[in-house]
Amino acid sequence: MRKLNFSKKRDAVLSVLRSTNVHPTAEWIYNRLKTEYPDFSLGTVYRNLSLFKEQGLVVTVATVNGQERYDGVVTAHAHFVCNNCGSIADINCLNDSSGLDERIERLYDCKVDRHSLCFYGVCSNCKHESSAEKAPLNDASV
Amino acid sequence: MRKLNFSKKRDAVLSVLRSTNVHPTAEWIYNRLKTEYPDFSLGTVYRNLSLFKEQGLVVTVATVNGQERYDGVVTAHAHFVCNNCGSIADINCLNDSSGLDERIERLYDCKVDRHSLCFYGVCSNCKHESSAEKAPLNDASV
DNA sequence: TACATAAACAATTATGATTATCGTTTTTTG
DNA sequence: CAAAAAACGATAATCATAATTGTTTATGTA
Repeated sequence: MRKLNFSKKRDAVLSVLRSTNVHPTAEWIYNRLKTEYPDFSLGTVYRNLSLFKEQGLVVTVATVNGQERYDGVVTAHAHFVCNNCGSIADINCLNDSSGLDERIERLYDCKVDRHSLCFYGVCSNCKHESSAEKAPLNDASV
Repeated sequence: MRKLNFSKKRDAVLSVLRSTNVHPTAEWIYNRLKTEYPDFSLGTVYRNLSLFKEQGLVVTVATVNGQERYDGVVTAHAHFVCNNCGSIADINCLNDSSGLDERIERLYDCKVDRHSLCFYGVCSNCKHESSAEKAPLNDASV
């Protein structure tokens, strides 16, 4: 596996991703950085996210409304995706999945690198909004 | 929720999906059907899959190499995605996820519609191939 | 520090899956 | 069967992501 060189912008992509828990899209990261670095390219975000993923520094959580969502926290944990506003929350309370990968490996004679556990539904916020206010997915909700 | 009318081709899409366990792409279904119905449109496959999904007759499993993969079996079960050949297998041996959705609902004050559990790794077939033979993803492996 | 090499960059273009449009055909309903 | 509604094929549009290109920036060595 290739070793990545240092670059200010590359670091910035990883920093932004690590500084948030919204599990953003590539575009969201781009928008955050183009204010700081006026010459920033969306391609740079995609390129580096995909390199980071290759290196195991970043993980993809789910595709929501056709856009990939990224997470800078690579320790195993589950996620909750709100079908209404598109927000993604971490689920850290499930520690009973230990040994699951090994069990699958034994039963199916395969090699398991990881698993993804994702719950889909309506988040607490949206649940308590009046249904008339249910906002369509937008940038704000990432 | 809208009730769907009958149409021969609509039925064919669902039948093809239900008759296989490869968790195909829309294109795969299209290729199967255009031999039987020479005038078949890929748009019809997409249109109906998305209607079926809306009706709960079909479920999307994962996006592999940029293509959505569909399943006609809607009872809760997990999947294994091979990162090498792109094949998807059913994992039916995990019955310990019962009550999981309710647990999340209580802990996070949300509404859980479903959850998706997906293992990623190298399938038994690919594991036993010599590494030189590791085929890139192609149509055949869908 | 200066040079050579490799990697990273912005900008642009290309790709390719999915969705929308629209005029025609099929299905439903009465 | 006729009118209305829905589904269709063909095609064009969208839009997220990937690849390309020429330039700039890091890195390693002398």
